Amino acid sequence: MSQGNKNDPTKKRILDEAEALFAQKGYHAVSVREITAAAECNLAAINYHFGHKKNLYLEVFRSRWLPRSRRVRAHFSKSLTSQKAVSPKAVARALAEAFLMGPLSDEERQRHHQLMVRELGQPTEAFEMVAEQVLQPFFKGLAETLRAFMPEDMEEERLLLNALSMFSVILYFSFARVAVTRITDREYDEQFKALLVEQIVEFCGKGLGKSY
Amino acid sequence: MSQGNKNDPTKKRILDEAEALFAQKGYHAVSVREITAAAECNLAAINYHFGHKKNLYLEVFRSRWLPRSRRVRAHFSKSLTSQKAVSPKAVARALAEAFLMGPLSDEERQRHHQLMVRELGQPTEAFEMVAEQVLQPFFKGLAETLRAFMPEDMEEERLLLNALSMFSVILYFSFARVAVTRITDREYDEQFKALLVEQIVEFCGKGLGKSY
DNA sequence: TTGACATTCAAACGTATGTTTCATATAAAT
DNA sequence: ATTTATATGAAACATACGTTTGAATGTCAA
Repeated sequence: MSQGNKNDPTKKRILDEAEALFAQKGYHAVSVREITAAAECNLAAINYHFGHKKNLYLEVFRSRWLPRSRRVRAHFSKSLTSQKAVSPKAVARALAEAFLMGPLSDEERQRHHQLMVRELGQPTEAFEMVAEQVLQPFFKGLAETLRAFMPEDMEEERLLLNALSMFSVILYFSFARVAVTRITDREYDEQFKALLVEQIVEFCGKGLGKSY
Repeated sequence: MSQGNKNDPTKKRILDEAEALFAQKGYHAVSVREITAAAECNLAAINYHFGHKKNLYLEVFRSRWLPRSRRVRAHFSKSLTSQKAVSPKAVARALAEAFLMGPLSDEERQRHHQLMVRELGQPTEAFEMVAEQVLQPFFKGLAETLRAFMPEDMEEERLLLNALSMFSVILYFSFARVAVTRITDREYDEQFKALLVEQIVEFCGKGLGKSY
């Protein structure tokens, strides 16, 4: 798995492999033996370094997922502020690029979104962390950004729903690869991802814009 | 769980409870003992009626998920054909209503979409069935419907991507209840669901429309 | 009443699970 | 050199798992 970095300290290797496996197969489908085998360490190492399995899962979110989330958000903010005129399409593009191409490797991105969707579907303790430290502030901020070009009297609630709508499209195209591949008959190569970004910019750009 | 219909035959009770549990917690997080306890039957009943656990999961899709999917699609088709002028918003509304209010009970809908997202995230044998019998024909059909009001020269690929985009918003608002609730601070009552439909119609309607 | 069939049941099977134990190794501090 | 703290190792623990077994029920035609 990953790169078998036998140089890395055990604790790091465990986190790496645990994250990959949890994302890929879900918490219950992964055994601690599977993780320690992938991390090439002793069975007891997990309980030594993390106490128990559940806490390892939480630690994956604490020390891996959250920081990565911040990186993505930073990327998004930066490409937004580097523009003068803030338009619907500009926001959609910045968002789509941050989440679909952005600062993460393809593998990282897949893991990241899979872990997220798992928590969305059946929240565990980790969800509390994610919601509080990432989702809430991110969508509040995004809603504020949208206010710039949306009708002045639009309530915050509607702004939030627009932010969520835009996000949902991006998340779907990243998460539901298998289905998208199956339906469009296209692989997720760079060319197709660029096309996806264009699609998202078009669709969400118009979706956020005025109706005529 | 559900309604404890001790009158129903064992096989049906098992399917009912298995579907609810698989949707709620995922395949690996549910034990056959948990299912038989919920279905109030003997442990061996699952292996007697379905052979083994994996096949029960598949049977849930075969005999429950697929038919329900057809019901939703029928509802959508019907409310589409009952209109004269096919507009972006009309399609978005028919779709949003079919998936968010439509012919399913709230409980059914939640199960339905959770099972679906699970298969999207990590396809099992069931995905083959779902893709072939539902996803492919549905999105092909939806793309054809869109053609009516989209630029004539638009390739099928782009039509499909638009169909997928629209669908992703709907799926998200149905699937990610916890997050939506958390972020908007609103419960999923009838009023809020109506608001969601309006949001989707607005957003996707414009997203599908011409850009000016 | 008999026999054949379908279904349910309690009990057990073998294996996999998360976790613990305790002995050993490594290396820095005294 | 001895102690101390940190980390790894092999083995075992108790429990939970999916599945199988074979006896006990019920059902209904012959």
